[in-house]
Amino acid sequence: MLIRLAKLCLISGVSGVFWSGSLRERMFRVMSRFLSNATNRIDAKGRVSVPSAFRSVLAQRNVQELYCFQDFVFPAISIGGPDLLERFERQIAAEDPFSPDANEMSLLIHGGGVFMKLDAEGRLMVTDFIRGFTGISDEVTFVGRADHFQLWQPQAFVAAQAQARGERKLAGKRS
Amino acid sequence: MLIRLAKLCLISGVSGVFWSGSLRERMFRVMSRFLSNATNRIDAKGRVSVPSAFRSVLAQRNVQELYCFQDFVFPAISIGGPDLLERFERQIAAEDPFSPDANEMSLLIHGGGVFMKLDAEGRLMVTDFIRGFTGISDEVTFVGRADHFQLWQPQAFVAAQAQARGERKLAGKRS
DNA sequence: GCGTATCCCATTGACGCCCATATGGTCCCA
DNA sequence: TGGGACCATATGGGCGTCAATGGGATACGC
Repeated sequence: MLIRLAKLCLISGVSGVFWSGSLRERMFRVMSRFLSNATNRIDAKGRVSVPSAFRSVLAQRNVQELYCFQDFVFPAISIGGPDLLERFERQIAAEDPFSPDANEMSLLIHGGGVFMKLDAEGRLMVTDFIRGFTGISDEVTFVGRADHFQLWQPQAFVAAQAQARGERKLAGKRS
Repeated sequence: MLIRLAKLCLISGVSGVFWSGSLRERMFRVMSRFLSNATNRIDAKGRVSVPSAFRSVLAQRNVQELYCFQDFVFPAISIGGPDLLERFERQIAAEDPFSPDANEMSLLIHGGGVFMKLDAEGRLMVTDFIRGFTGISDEVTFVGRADHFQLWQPQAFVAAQAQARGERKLAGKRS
């Protein structure tokens, strides 16, 4: 728990000293990006609390509805505001409109994406849509990715992170 | 031929009309487009409930009659309001009326399209017209495609989605 | 008149909304 | 500096509402 909160403290990029002042002031100091990771449990009804730091970012961006889709690379669900979807749609529009790629892209981001919203306590439902693709069963790891965040099966995340770290290490030795 | 018609579909569909209009119009559309997917059962009478989220979009657009046609690319039935048909007709009108493209497109969207309407509970009849083309038997997957939605045989949808994701993955690694 | 489609009502199971509790951290003060 | 009050977050659960589904009854067409 200590470690988890220490991480969350880093999310906001603020040391203890700056945590004085009103909540509003604090929220505006926070960099508006999703950073770090935290693991929460799923309750009996299939809900999980989104980390407070992430909720703060969402609130600052006035995000009411969450756009969720299955990540193209990792076995994870990527979540952002409607702007994330719009970015994909611009990408479709920018592509050759005549290409079948645009059609397949639409199949993924429109047909494979869902809008979700948090309940009053900042929790979201972990649906079969999420479980099936990620392997999540009873715990969720929230991973910040700057402009969006992801839902991972905890072990899958540490594994992917370890692999990524290994590859960076190799890359560093090469250069 | 299929590819040419797919191009026409895309011209008049997602990448064309969708991003035109004022910012206000666009924001309105953003909140009320067809998104995500859901699988519902067909009852003993051959009816299936259209997902509530889709019905809300239809209601918001004041769509009473549904225009349905066999998709040009996928083994799915595409469904939208009368505006969808009108868009195709404008596309035909823009071409040489005697061109093979216009002729064949008319054959598909006029000859292959039907009007349907929902019952009081928001259900639609799954006719042989739908079953034959999609392979649907006892379950229907509704797939949002922004300005319209589609009816898929559940397994066919996951297969097509998986293939699209696979190609997308390759494309991502290339770039 | 028989099969089919439409209308109306009942059921139930899931989800949203609400409040309660616990756990751990921060802050204040002696 | 250590203890205790206070607070925020995470978590658990009750309950009402609504969507999805099933089934009976009626109108319509071949």
